Amino acid sequence: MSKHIQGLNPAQRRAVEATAGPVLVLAGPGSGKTRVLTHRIAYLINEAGVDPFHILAVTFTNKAAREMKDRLHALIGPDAAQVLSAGTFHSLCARFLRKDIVHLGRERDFAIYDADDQLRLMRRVLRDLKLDEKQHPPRAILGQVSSAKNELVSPQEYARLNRTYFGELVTRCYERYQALLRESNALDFDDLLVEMVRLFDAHPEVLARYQDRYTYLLVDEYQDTNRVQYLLVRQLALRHRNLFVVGDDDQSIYQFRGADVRNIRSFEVDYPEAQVILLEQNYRSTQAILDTAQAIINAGDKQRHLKRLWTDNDQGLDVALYEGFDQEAEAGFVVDEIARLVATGEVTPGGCAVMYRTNAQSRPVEEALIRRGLAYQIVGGMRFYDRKEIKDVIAYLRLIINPFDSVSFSRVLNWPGRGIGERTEAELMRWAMELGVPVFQALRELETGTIASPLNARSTSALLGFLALIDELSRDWHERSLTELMDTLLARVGVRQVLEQEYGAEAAEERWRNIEELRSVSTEYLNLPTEAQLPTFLEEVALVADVDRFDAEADAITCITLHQAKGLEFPVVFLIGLEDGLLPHSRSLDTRDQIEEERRLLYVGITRARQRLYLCYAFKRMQYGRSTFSARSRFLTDIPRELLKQPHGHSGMKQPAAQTSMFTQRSGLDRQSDQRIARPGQKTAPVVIPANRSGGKNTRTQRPAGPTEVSFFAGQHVRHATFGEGVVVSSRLVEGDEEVTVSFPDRERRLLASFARLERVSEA
DNA sequence: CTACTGATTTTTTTT
DNA sequence: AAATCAGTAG
Repeated sequence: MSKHIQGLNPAQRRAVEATAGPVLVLAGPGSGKTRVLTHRIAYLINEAGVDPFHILAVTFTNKAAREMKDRLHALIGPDAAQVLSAGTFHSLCARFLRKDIVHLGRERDFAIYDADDQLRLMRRVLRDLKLDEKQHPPRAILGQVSSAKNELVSPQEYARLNRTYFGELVTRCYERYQALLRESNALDFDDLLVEMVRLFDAHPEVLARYQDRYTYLLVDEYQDTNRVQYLLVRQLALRHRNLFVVGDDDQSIYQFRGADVRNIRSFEVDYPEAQVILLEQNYRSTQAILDTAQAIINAGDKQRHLKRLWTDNDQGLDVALYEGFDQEAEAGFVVDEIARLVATGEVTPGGCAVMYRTNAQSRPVEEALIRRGLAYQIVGGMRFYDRKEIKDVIAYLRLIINPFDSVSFSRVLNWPGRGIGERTEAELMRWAMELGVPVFQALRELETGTIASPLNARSTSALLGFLALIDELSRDWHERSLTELMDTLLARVGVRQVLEQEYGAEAAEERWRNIEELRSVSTEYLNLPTEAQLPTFLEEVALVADVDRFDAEADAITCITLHQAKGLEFPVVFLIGLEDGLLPHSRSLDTRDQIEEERRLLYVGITRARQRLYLCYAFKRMQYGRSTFSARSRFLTDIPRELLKQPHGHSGMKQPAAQTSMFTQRSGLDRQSDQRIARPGQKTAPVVIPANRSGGKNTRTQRPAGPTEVSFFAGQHVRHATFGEGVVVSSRLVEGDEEVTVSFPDRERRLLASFARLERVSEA
């Protein structure tokens, strides 16, 4: 038996060895689809005699592409793996366009605008069109423009389809936005795909070249493709029809950004001769986990491709359900539990993952992990390349190869401060508009001095200073190495000093370390020809996702959003924040489709777990600095109670709500009153006032779990910023905090000491 | 033009 | 709680 099919089940083998032509693989979670994809490639090369040069594999993340190539080293040899093309839609298109965008009459060294750049550009659009940002949020308009582009709808078509006031407005913004992108010689994320499709449409000879190069096309996570990606796949595959797509409509979680699950559901219509292969055996999870997952997904939408998942694995442990008093208790539970499992040797930290709906939820977990001294990595939140100082330096680098990049231009025009304020910049832009040239061109005119400018001498000299700097940095960049360019830039701009001046010596230190890390990344490009180093570097900076930086080898606990967790697996998984309003998220309750997507998100989370799964939620949660109370996620109701068990050795709540039966649905209001009523007898204990409870600034990492003794006692006079002066009636400890009951002039109130900033007036 | 301060708003998820 | 914004003093 050849090594590509070793250890594969019959269905997997059929997929791997499928004959040429369209193939749809409907693969449940944990069914080994990544393996199938990889082995299919190996099979094509080793058995079907396909030259790796002719294979194109599209993955969902760059990391997945890298891993696939690594695995292929063993199967087809490093040289063949090197030749193979693999990457995300975006990175592949960027690479193709770099080569062929000239056919659209555009220059090759285009900039790639990420979400932040897009927003800045849209803000400028609104300013240019004299629209009020407050009244017309740039984000909303950008969202419209982005979905229009993903549907391949031009501004003209958009106008036709949206004959409303808002539609009219968006159309004007859309047009101006595209004009500015063009003027900046930039493509935004959506454009990378749109322009590719347009190029193939307008130039069949170019398309034919790609079709003949890539005779075998493989696409992973096909359920998450949007309209443009669908068209792109069709364009490329239509000639040879060797299209192999893998996906699972139950794991479709990106409809919010335009993914169209119909792409996978109608594959057999698009390609009638397609072979369809179902992968239904799950190799990843215990029976208990799989049952839980099935319960969730089966309770949802019935429109899906039906799969009957099964596993040979053991029943395993019951899925644990945990209710915490608040997010700190929840995080504490998670961390205690991990520590316990690690201590018993059942799992290493690297085998544990904490998953949540929103990035903000990582905070309490991170704090608890720090307190415990456990190694962890947080995937997501702020991207490394999104840090301000990094983006600023990158903006200079972008200007070196493309001075027309107006977003980068505005970004560093006055960074570091060189006396070019808002007014001067606006004046320069107005003048550029008047002349009908890009802003950078206007600056050039200012230098030449042939056209009278409206700028005063002071501004003019500041602007020319900036121009001279850019010219100096860009000189001979083709011949200079990336590291050299960066060093000159850092020295010439005086980045380190600028940071010190901006943030103070201490905070500047950390930011400077980030810059140093950026510099060290740049050394990875030195083996390329000098003229390719900077463009390649910038392209990767724009396109690497967070999950691309996730290190599966590090023996550290992984904290990750449910979205980013797709495609990963861990022996032990904690899903936290399973509350209505968080999952399903309050912003996704408008339509049934949205709620169903939230359900699938939970399904994805559950199916990441191999051995142990914990479902956690909190009774009380801090949001926007206020306490909110919410009911546990409605999806939990769909899990038969016999599948769930409360974790051993942890009485979930020390608070009254612990008395709440695990399976009785209660409203948030009920719970609130619970807390009011069930108060233990009021104690007036003598106190030792702890070191410093209020107003301490270092509350993030050093602080112990909470006060261990009360610091207020009956009879004490205190002052509250809003309620005025009052007398303490009683004080007691509640989970991680101190609850003080104070009699104010109007009435008695109960306050949390960590919050209320009570000032002691006298010690009674 | 810059720097500070008080007010307002914010969190959904991301290639 | 944190970040961004608007307004004002220097």
